[in-house]
Amino acid sequence: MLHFQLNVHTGVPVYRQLMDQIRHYVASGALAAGDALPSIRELARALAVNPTTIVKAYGELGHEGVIDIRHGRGAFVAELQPVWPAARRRERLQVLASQLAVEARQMGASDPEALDALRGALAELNGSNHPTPPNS
Amino acid sequence: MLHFQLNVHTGVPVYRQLMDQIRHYVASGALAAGDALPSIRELARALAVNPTTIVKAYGELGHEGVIDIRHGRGAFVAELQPVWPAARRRERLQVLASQLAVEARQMGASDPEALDALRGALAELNGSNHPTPPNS
Amino acid sequence: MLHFQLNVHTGVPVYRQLMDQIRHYVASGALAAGDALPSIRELARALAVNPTTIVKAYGELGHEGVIDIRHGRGAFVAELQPVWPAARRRERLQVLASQLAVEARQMGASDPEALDALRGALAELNGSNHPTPPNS
Amino acid sequence: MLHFQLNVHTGVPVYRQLMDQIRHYVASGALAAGDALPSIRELARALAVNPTTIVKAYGELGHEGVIDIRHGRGAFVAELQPVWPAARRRERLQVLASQLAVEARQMGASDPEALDALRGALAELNGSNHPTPPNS
DNA sequence: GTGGTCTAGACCACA
DNA sequence: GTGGTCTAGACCACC
Repeated sequence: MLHFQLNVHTGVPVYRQLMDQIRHYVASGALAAGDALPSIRELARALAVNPTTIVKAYGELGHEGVIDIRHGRGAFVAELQPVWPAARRRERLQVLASQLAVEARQMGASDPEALDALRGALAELNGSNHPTPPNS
Repeated sequence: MLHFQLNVHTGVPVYRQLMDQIRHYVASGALAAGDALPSIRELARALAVNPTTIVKAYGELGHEGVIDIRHGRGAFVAELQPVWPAARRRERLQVLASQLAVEARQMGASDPEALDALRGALAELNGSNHPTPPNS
Repeated sequence: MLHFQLNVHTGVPVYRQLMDQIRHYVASGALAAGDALPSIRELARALAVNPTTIVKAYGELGHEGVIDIRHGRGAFVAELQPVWPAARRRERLQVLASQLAVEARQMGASDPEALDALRGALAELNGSNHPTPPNS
Repeated sequence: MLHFQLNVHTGVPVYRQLMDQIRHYVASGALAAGDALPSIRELARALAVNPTTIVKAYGELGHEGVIDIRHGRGAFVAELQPVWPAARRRERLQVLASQLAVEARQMGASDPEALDALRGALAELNGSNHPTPPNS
């Protein structure tokens, strides 16, 4: 079963942490298209948070197209993961990469150190269990 | 003169955008150790934001050790940029890299696309005006 | 034979989609007064949905006077389609038209674009006696 | 000042009714780009609903790009109203028009009656810059 | 059983 | 002052 790790002290909203971790599971293939997510009440009980918090996380992911919410049935990983247009993708990647680069510099990390961290993170998504096609 | 670009549509708090951009200037060497930052009132006027917003940004950066705030004198880029211990650095880099990797995947970006974005961001920091030795 | 097209991704309840499509068949004449509708069990099997969902759809349509449900016999298109008094009709049309108009505006559609869409939909009801599955 | 009309008995969620009416005001020009919306608390008090209900309505409209929410400042009509690509627009218009056409038929309304209703609704959006309370 | 909406009220973050 | 998040608990709609 899935495992979630919430930290209330980071300032990052709980529902956002949840979204990030579900996104991670989907990106890594640990959650494959069509897989059912835990029910709202079940997950709320397991994580000791209010059900409405889960509702918000699931709702946002539903809006994003990452998961598919079916009233009365449950929530499922979407069959077609959304693909952004190349232009918007590049734009967004630039922002994220710049943030990483600046913060790495600020910490005194070298360029290879930063690049290796990213290589590791990508490998971790590729490496594991389920058929995530190595997209180039 | 420094130039700041605030965007109110992103949802990112103004004080955070300010911090990011100052950090960027410091990381790229455009702001060198000892350089003075604009005064709070001056910057607030120029950016048409509430002075308390600048206060908050400067305060946080001071807390991080990126800048020195000298009461009655102004704010200056810190002489010694903080260097994190390798272990914490690696930990933090992993978090950032994982976020970038997951979001890249989610957008349908390939691994090289993500790595190139980071290379570009690092190069941009190296490239500019002031001599920051390209630490490999 | 009638053809129904259910889409679970729209957020529109299944029973509502069913009602809409049956209404469409009746309005277009593909289903004429007195025609029998598929049995609940048969339709539930064909569409792979829960029989109670069909029950709900048929029940609501029966309540509206669109179909007649005869216990032990089945469901049939009502002989006399209900005709609303002109005043209530106008009122209801205004609501629907306003919704269409506002949403059209919001999408950036021109007035002729909206009117043409409605003309097309009306023509489609007039034109065919045989089912092309409505996508609404 | 704006006027909102909520009806709890329709089955349409309150936050959706609010969204529809705000959309109506924006589409008609009664709310122009840059205009401030009522604050969440103020509107909640005026409509006697829970603030979180307003939060949800505003949040969704923010996601849609209809309004612009600025933390600590308030909510404002977006400067650039989103324009859908023509293909998606046509698709969506077809669905809405089909619903209107079918329901008009069902009520016993003639084609001109339906078209006139739409013309009226469009004219109402064009004509006035002053609020005529939306009936949706 | 499932998800969706709403309330009352607390506390935090932003400008 | 503004909006954002979370809780506890109720009730409804869907399948």
